[in-house]
Amino acid sequence: MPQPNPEFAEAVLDVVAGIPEGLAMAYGDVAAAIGSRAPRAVGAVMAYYGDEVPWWRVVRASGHPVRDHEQQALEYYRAEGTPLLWSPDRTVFRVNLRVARYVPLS
DNA sequence: GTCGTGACAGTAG
DNA sequence: ACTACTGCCACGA
Repeated sequence: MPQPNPEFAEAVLDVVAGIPEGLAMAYGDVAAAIGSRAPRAVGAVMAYYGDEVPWWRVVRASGHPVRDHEQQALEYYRAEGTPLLWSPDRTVFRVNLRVARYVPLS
């Protein structure tokens, strides 16, 4: 993984660090919060620095948690009481962004 | 400058 | 619910 531009990365990490317990933002939300339209670049930052911030509070626009980290994310969600939506057979879940979406104040 | 890649997003079928 | 396709933009090569 390439090291992202530190300035862009710091802006991303600041936003993510400000997401309260039990809430979440989409990658696109984080990008918009720093005046960018590059959700994929946000993902690149998270892939590199994700272990330094509450990465499980950043999900896809659909509410699906981070790829390949669903189990670990689920434990955080249960601990924080994050509202989840489950498939009828209870095999897959996503964060209920309609309720849990965090909008940082300008 | 071009090109490929990506913890993405939106639309269409 | 799914796949496919397009748009997007930051980065490194």
